[in-house]
Amino acid sequence: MRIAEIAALVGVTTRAVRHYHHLGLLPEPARRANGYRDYSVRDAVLLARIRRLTELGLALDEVRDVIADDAGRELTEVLGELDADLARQEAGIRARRARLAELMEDPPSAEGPVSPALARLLSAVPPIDSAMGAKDRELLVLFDTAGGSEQFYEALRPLAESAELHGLYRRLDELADAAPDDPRIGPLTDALVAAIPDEVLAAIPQGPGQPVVAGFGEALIADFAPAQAEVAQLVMEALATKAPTGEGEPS
Amino acid sequence: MRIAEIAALVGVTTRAVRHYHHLGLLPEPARRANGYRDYSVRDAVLLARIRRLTELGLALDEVRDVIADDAGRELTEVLGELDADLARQEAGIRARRARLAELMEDPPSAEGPVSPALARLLSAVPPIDSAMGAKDRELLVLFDTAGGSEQFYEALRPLAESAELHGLYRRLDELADAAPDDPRIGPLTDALVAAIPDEVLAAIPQGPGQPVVAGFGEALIADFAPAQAEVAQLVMEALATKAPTGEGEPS
DNA sequence: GCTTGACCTTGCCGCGACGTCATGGTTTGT
DNA sequence: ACAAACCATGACGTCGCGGCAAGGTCAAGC
Repeated sequence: MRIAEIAALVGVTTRAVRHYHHLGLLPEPARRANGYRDYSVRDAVLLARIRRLTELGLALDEVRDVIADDAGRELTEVLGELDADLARQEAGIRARRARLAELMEDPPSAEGPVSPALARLLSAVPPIDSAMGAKDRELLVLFDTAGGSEQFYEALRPLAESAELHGLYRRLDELADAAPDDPRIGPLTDALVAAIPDEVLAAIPQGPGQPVVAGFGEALIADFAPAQAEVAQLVMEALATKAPTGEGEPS
Repeated sequence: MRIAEIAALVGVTTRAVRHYHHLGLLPEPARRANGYRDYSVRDAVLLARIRRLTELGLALDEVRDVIADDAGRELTEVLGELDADLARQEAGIRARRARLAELMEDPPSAEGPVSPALARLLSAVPPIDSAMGAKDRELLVLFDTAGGSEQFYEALRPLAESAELHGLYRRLDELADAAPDDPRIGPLTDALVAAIPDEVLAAIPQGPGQPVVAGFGEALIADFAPAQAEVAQLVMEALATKAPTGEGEPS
């Protein structure tokens, strides 16, 4: 047989056959006068063995091991590992499909897929008509990607729905072009600190050894306009003294 | 933030971040005076989006498509395809796990894993004490790899168990060193043809357009000693006239 | 001031199981 | 005689980074 014939007989491509030759899995057969490989039935049997093993999902070097020491012991051993590996893959796929199903239920937000817990919070509170509010949503999504916390979202919900906070956000918006010593900064800081109840502070996650990520605070400040950065700084300091565990929160 | 910081914040490696830059998924941020990349919170939000999408199993160019046209339509579409793809993978894995379970039940033969139907036949008929018998088993395994046929195995079973056939195989063995005009060829051919019942002929699969694979017959003949090849040739011719659909069979 | 160690930069090879040219010789059929 | 269909070798592409090389930079401790 020529290479296309044995390949068709066993059900693989000619490229695969040559690949097996290259790896030494299948011995090179005798050549005809013109240089063509000339396969025997024995070669077909060997090739078929390789195909059955690869179809089970064995890697080619595992196939090599199995056909090398022809005891059946190695085979069952490899098959055991393989089954465990497939079980893990199956579990992974099922988990992702479950997440997909959750996402497809209600249309994903423009931010892309987030955890269902955060999705509930975001859909319960329609986009606040505020630049700071939009930034806040982004930060929540970021926080969600880095782990998230369902309890925190629950604690945040009444706060997010309060008309008072919406008003404070609009006052923050007005500071977009203000100087860092604007007289509105002091009162607004006090109002913000007062508006955040203790339950929210208590629900902030953050283990003791994990005070956000290094550099994040600076980047957060740099993201604000000067006067807004000032407010954020003051609010965080005030909250830190109010609750000793606190270090900052996504808003 | 520097690259290690944003990577830690979002939960990816610095290598991945640079990779996304290279692919254009994430815009290159401004550089500090020393050449270090300087990331903002906005970059973290973008990076987090990428991470969420890749964790769902999206390929990176699909991620690029999704974040490019920011309408949510493309996303749900890609998610649909992805779910279908995952469903296929899951089915494939389950099928392979099922085959693995079958194989692990009774220890696999030395030939490696074969279909359960053939495994039943082979284990019901312990290895025939004959060189031709061993070759026959190889051919059956080969046939099994190329599709197999449960009905054929069933039809073959009584034949494989018959003491008469075992005797004939030993007579074939004796022709290993005989000349192609040995006087034992004629009677042995007749006996073989007579020993194969019509049910076996009827069970030979092979659709009309698929007369084995080109070149296989020649390779099969070449695999035998001269006198044995002669017998095989004659038997196949006789069977072809006996049943018009027949063209050859694994023995 | 010097070293140490932990960062940062660009760039290229490796992985796994082949698919896909590219380039050229051989055989077969009309 | 020429096209179609084989065969050969060899090299690059896939996908999502990991790992390494060969440096430059920076903060801290001696």
